Amino acid sequence: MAPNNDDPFKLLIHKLERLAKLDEKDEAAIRTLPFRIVRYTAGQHLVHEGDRPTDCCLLLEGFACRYKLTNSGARQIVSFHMAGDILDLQHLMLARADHSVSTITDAVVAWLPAANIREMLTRHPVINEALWRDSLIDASIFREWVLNVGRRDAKARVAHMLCEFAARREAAGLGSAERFELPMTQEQIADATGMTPIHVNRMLHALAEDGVIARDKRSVQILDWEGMQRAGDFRPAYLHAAA
Amino acid sequence: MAPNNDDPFKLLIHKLERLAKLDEKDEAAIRTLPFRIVRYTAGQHLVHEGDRPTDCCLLLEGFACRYKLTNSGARQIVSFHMAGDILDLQHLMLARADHSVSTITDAVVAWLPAANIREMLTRHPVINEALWRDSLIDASIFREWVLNVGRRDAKARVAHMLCEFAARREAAGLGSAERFELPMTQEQIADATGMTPIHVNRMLHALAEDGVIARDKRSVQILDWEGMQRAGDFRPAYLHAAA
DNA sequence: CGTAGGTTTGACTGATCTCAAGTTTGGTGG
DNA sequence: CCACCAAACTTGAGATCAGTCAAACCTACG
Repeated sequence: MAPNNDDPFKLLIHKLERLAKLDEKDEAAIRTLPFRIVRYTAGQHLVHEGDRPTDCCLLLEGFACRYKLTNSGARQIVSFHMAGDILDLQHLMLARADHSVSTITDAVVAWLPAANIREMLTRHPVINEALWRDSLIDASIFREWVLNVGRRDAKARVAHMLCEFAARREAAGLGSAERFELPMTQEQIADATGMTPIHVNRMLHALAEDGVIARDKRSVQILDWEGMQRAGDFRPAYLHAAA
Repeated sequence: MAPNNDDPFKLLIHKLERLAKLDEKDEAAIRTLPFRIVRYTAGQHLVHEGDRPTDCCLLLEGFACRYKLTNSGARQIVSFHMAGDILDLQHLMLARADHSVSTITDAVVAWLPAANIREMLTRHPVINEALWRDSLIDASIFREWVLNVGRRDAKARVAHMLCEFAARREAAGLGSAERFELPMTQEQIADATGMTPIHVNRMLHALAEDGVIARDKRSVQILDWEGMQRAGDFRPAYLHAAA
């Protein structure tokens, strides 16, 4: 696969353009940010809870997640991320990481110094607006996850997670929502939905039996998008995708 | 109780000063924002999911919550709020409300036109920073709630919710964390923790039997703050209270 | 006082977890 | 190219935490 090294900001700018009206100067400001490209294998940590990060990481390729641990060691994934996402925008403004970030597949990341981004924000109000909006959408997704984990039953939780993944993937321009390869293991789906991997497995089988999805290894085909949305109680408004 | 009408911005400025170094001009800019004071009784709605709000609401007195509903009508409270909190800062930047806001006690609210706030942000970078930081802390709390609801057992969930309420209340200067009056019903605690009110009731009794709290009607006394934090797996770093 | 909303208690049910084996898959080294 | 290994997935059976249903019991307020 071709690394995005030649244009690391392509997907990010694509996303921010949907969030605010960037002009050429704004775009140029983003493109002149200093950065450092690092490649990671699956399962490596980019940020540890408690760190004081000085850089923000922009995911160029692959998939990542953010998670927290209980004192007893149980893990809760709080978000999944894909190419074009900034994984820890909060470190622009918050000193200490309140959660960890790790890759879930092999990945390529561009590290951007937070100080440079902050300085850019003061001179480019439209970028300020776009990034703020991006972080507010992040927060909206967290709220939906509280609802998902708090009030939906197991089958709906898994279905909702799949719907969100498909919808975001498509919105980010990474491929169709009809059929895709899941980057995460069933254990990671379990950690994201507050379940055990065993029950995730059963619910995936149940969704297939219901005829809304077909699976082959990690690849998922959504056979009935209407039915799948119903199964997952998925209404995409919270993604704020429509401007 | 004396309404905060005489200085509606007092608690907000107090909070923002801990988030960024406001100077006198910044403070003056906040104080000259136009506003409209409205009084509400318990259980009234300030924002409905799907609305396109043009104003942001600043809570001056009383308590409020934000919540979402599943299609089947189950409610999940995603946050509790107290005097000094802006309840829907996201409407500065996001057109449609992705959740509802309602009072849980009698309350006084100042409505601030979002356009005026946005205009203020462009001229006062420090306020921009403070409000952004506030919304990032909001997001951090949502992440902790995903963890709470997803990976803690019933007793810990209730204990965590109480710890957070006590800690935020104290940090906001609204009184001691040792003893306080709960503004919310057990049904609302249930909706916040993803439980049934019946089980919330049992867990409150269990915490009292464990000797970490004492209750009398809605008033709660924390007898053993260490033990209570242990019971709730509560580590306050996610509140980002220390600058 | 009567009423409605909130809280408490008990008995039963059930969704999801736990424990325990297998089976499949994908990567690695010979 | 094949054999092996670890990780991921799958399946079954039994246990349990939390939900459901039902009924009192407070208590604040009109």
